[in-house]
Amino acid sequence: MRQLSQAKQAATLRDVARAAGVSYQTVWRVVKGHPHVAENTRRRVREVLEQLDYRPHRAAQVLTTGRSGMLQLVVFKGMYGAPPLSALVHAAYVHGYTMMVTELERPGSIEAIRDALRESSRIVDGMLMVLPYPHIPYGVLGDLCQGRPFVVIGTEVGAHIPSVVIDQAYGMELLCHHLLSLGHRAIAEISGPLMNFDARARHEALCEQLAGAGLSLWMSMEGNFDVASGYRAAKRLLASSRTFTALVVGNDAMALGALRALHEAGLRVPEDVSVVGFDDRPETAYFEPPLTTVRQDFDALAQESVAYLASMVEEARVSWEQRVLDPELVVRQSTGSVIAA
Amino acid sequence: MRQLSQAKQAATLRDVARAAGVSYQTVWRVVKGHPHVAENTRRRVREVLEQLDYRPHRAAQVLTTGRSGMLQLVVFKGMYGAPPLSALVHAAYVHGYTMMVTELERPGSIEAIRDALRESSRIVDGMLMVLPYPHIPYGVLGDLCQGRPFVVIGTEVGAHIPSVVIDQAYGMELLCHHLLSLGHRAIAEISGPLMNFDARARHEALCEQLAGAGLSLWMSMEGNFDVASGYRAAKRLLASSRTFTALVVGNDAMALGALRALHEAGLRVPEDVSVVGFDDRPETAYFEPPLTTVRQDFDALAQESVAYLASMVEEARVSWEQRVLDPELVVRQSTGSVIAA
DNA sequence: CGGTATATTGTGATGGTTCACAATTGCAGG
DNA sequence: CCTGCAATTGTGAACCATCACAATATACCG
Repeated sequence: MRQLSQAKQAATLRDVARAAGVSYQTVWRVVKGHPHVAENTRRRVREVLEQLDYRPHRAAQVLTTGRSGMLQLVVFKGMYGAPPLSALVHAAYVHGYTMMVTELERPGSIEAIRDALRESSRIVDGMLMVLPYPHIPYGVLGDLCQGRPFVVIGTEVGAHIPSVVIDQAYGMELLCHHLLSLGHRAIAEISGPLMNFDARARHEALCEQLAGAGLSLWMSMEGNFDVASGYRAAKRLLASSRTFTALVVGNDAMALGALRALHEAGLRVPEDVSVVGFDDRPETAYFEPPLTTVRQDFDALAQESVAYLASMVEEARVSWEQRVLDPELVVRQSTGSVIAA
Repeated sequence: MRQLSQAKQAATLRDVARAAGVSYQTVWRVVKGHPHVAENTRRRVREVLEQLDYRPHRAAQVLTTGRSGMLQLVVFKGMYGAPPLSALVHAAYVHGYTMMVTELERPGSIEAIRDALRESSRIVDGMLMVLPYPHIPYGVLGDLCQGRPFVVIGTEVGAHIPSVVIDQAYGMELLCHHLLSLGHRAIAEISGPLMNFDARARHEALCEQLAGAGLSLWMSMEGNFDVASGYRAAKRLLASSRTFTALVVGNDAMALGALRALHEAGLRVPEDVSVVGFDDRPETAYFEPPLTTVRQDFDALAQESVAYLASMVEEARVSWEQRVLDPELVVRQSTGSVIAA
């Protein structure tokens, strides 16, 4: 078995300086492309630089400049309804940052967050937090971040903290118009966990829209955003009532579970029941039947969040605001008009 | 609009020392819990520590100790068939490390990887690479990592580098036994991209197993692991032949697409065609019909990879080996016996 | 050729933690 | 009262890049 080869001690500015017969300052100027270096000195230093494969030690740079080029992403394990990690990581990459990801255990006490931020607060330029539950008073967030720039994703609409959210209520409005225009009057719901801001916003918007049409929810079940819970909720729903014509599900994953339960109960979609979801992940178009849903552009959300955070890092005085993105209705084959009873 | 509050200068060892009227060394000993500190000195220092909310500056620690408690994860954008980022990030968390994630553009030239590793090579304790394509000669990998510990995920079975893989051939063997025992003889395939080690291993194992039973592939299409490609491949497959009784699909996502295509063609699963996938993501059990598939335990893969890397970081002399995990057959309702023709 | 301006190069100190070693204190024994 | 020993506390230097400033060298002017 081969062993790890010795880590060859990486070259420092002084090593390069010694080898090139100049001072470390001169080398530094060459590295940074500063003026006031004679052309042939510059050439010689460049050669040595290349030869010794010099690259600056990030830790030392952080120590002197206070900048690391790293952003910290704080998320909770098993969190649905948020942009996928990869979208956020990639957005950071596009903006020239590296993402440090801290994934905490589910419930997410203040202490857990505090520790996560303390650990690294001085080595990251800013933090991105996915906080879809109301467990952190906004007041303490700033303190936790020690005055470093931060942006929150997936929080309450209207929160007065730097944040980027998707307008859930608007998405639900689109969905309701669609269903109502198809003639649906008996509308049931499987919501996401109502502790979750997005889930609650969708639920409340649904109630409000129905009220606006002189209707109210036929029945509502609470799920937890994952497939299995959608399946179970639909089972329970069917056990108590089969008279609804449309089912609004809190996200696509639960909708898949619900479709399965409806199928097992011998109900056809959309002939017997129309089903709609929320999110529009890539698979959604291939469900049985392809699902009518609301697209949340998670890439755009990730881009916008990182762009906002980056601007705070780089420009220092950026105002605290909430940026809102609009979702979009995607009509597929899981919804149809109500057949006259 | 509120502005970012001033970043209050964080306290250093010397600040604490000054406030407590002792030397920084004494404070350091208290912080590190070392002996040789008088009990009441210790108490006083502890108080000041608390009061000034001291916490060590990671960058300075890295500079002196050469350890950062960070691991770097290098992945490529839009890569399927690898453990989800969150599993890897969480595994790192469990082992006491923070994960820095670098997500490179798709094809992944050596230069891109080199740059990613150079950037941060001295600030991370080790690196985890997801390299499912044969674009990097193993010889240069060690060089790229500058002698730092690294572990590769999703590479070739049998590669002589520190790596953790799932035994794809074994998984396919289980699947084939299952299909053959159900009486299938006309078996078609939609493979993953054959550039990908896992996809190729599955494909080759399938051919081999069939050959062992005196059969050969009815037909094979190459997909790219995502839903849409599974749908397209199944369409093409159906256009040229409808006489196969089983369809082996390279992963669950493509299987979903294939199920949809089969359904649109009026074929019933499993009555007309049995379909199997690979991966067993949570949704798979709710497909229409629930999919027979091979479970790859990505959490275990992530755990094992990080554990291996952590042991290299902490013990320095760990042998280079490949650790292999076994997948598991999960039989659901998408497979059935061949009805006598 | 002295003198100033400019280009080029070098020195010293800083950031915060860590470690080896030196200095101080307290107390018992001689 | 002083030596010896341990317990306690302090100093200096190292890690490496950065920046302000000082020190040369070269060019140009009168």
